[in-house]
Amino acid sequence: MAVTIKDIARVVGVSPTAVSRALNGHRDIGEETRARIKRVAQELGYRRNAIARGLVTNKTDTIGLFVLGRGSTGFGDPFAYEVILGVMDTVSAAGYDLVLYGVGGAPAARRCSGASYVGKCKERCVDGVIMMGIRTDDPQYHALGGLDVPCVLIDVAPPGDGIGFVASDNVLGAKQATEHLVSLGHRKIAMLNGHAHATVSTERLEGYKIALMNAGIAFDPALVFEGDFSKESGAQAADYFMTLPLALRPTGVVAASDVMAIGLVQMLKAMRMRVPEDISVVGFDDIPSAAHVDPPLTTVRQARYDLGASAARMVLQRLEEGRTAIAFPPPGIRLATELVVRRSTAPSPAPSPSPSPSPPLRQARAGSGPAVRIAEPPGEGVQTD
Amino acid sequence: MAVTIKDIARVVGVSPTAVSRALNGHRDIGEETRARIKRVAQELGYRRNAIARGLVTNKTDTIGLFVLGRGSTGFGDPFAYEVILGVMDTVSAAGYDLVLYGVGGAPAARRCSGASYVGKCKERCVDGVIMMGIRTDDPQYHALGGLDVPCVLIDVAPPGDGIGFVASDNVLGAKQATEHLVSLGHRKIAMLNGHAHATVSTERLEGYKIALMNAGIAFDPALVFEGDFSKESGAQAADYFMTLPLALRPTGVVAASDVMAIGLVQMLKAMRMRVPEDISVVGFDDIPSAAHVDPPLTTVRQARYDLGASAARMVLQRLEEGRTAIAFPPPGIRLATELVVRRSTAPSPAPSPSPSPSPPLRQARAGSGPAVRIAEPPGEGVQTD
DNA sequence: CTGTTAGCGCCTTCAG
DNA sequence: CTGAAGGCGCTAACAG
Repeated sequence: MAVTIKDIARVVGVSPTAVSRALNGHRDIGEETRARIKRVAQELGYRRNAIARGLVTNKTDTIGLFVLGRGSTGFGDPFAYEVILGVMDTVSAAGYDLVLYGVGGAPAARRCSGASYVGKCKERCVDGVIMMGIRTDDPQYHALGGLDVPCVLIDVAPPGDGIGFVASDNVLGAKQATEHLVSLGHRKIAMLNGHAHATVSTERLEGYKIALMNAGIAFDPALVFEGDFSKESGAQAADYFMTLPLALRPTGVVAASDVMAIGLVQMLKAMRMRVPEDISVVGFDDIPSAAHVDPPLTTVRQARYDLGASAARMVLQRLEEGRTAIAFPPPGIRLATELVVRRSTAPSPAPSPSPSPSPPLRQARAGSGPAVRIAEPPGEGVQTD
Repeated sequence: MAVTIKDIARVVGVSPTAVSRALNGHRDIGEETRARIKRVAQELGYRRNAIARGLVTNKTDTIGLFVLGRGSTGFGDPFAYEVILGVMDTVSAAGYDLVLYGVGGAPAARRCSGASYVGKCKERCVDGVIMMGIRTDDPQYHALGGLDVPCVLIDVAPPGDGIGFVASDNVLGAKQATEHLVSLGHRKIAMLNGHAHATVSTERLEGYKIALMNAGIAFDPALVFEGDFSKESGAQAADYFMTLPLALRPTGVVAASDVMAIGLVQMLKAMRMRVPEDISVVGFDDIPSAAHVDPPLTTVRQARYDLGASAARMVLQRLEEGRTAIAFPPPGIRLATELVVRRSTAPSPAPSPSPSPSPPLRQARAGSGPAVRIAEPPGEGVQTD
């Protein structure tokens, strides 16, 4: 079978212990012996057995990444991949391997994933865990505290103390989106939110409310439609909004995901509404397709890759701290969002009831702070690498 | 630390062996004892240690998936994710875990990945390997034969006998694309191919040639531009094609990837060419954005998810066979492609030199065989789950 | 049916 | 500087 340190020991004429020491860079071994050992190891094509090593060191150099709720929690296909890449690059740069756990796919897979998340982690002895897309009403959500390795959630508030999180600044993002519409003169601004069991939904609703309040617009629950991050729910929202009494009917919609926004726009167009002339729509995420739909979607960009990279760094850092036991790490990190103005938003068709004159046309920049980007050159949005 | 079978053994009052047997469903254990053991295991929150188990069984229930050459071999971001999902679902349905190895990302990650692919696999003791995106000029390509576990390549011809592969029927795909243009009356049809070190490039070129030959059109090497699957290379191709002498200049282009096709179209438009009126473009892959670009891209769809699922099934099957040693598995699988006709293709502007009358307009179906799909309802192309 | 013995490949004591 | 002993958690032979 595979070459072991014993084989090397035999060839070189030393003990396996010596080989182990030489190969692991311990200093208590003669330079010459080490050199010989290394050479032989090379010649024999030795590869250390990570399994055996893990058994004794109780460390597998492995990080587990759960990609949960595909297609239903905002982590649908267009979103997850870049997050995974961020995790993968960071983790592998630190010498760790990534074990990918997916749940929510094919029925067969789902059946098999009956084992609990923490159970899977413990069995595999991963050194750390990153979870994306877990719902707060997931029965296992609260079990996460039972994990005895570092754990970081992405875009979800942690259920307990020991657990970290990385998320976009969703309050800011929704605020940016809403303020953008306000700046365009919209007063009847609806929200197409995700389901209540995603933390991001709560946060984005809050940002929406804050922006409304700042603009002196009363919050109206009837203008909030709860979708489920799917395109279909976006279409349903169009039905809902457009059958509202005319006095209530929104002229602008803030959506909690691009996918829902796209569904909304498509249905709106099918209903012969013009976007953005009759109604403006802002998305969330800036998925690749956002730049290509008709009209190109104004949206709130999330730093997807960084979301993954930050989560990985946080897990790694906690791992390090576990060894050196320095200080308490920050419980969480918020990543800034960026409003990307494209062409799905325009000045409100109805003159705003305020005494101010007709809304200014080139005021797209009026939003909040610097994180605003106007349109993009042709060729934006398709990721080529 | 964690509960072990010893702990259970002590509590129940049996030997660790008995516990092992009970928990692994061996039949040589009393029903009653087994029940007690299982109950205690449950109560103690026992989770078997996959590491220790793997050490002795020499099986880790783990499949390694390499995602190579991100953004340069056709497996750029828009493509890889679904393949990964296919692998993940299949593998996890069979009770395996997936270790994801990425190479070609951040420089740091690349540095760390100095370890050879086979080396990584051997260290981790994965039971099987799937590789996507490896280039045939990768120095490690030929080393793959040294792997002592089942290995399946995706979209790449295997370097040796023991290695399997799964790929789209690229010859067919390119043939479909080319025939589509032929059926629209085009005679000067160019090919925007990927680099020569991807097997798919060779294959797609062949399909293109075959279709040309079938149509009685002479193959002209000057009409083949070798890109690298990037959008930039698509733009370069536009430059190249449009500076060709007028007599040569193509009225239709078959691209080996959607990303390149999009780059091509964008540059073409920047040069004031109209697509499809002045020039038709067919892509390859059918990435989500393909349906949303302007004009929506006619393209050859690949069954991305199935690519991954099939590869996983093949590895799993070989694993099974290794145990039962039945017959030789098929060395490879080809997945059918499907032409998706959207609006980036139209009848040739120049009347074809053949004696036949002006090209028929509604002959989109004329391609090859049944795998042709005309356009799509609004709402195609954004994957929501 | 159950327990004992042995060892997977490696690393960490502890002696020399 | 080096070797011998012991054990990580588990399972696969063998005995009983």
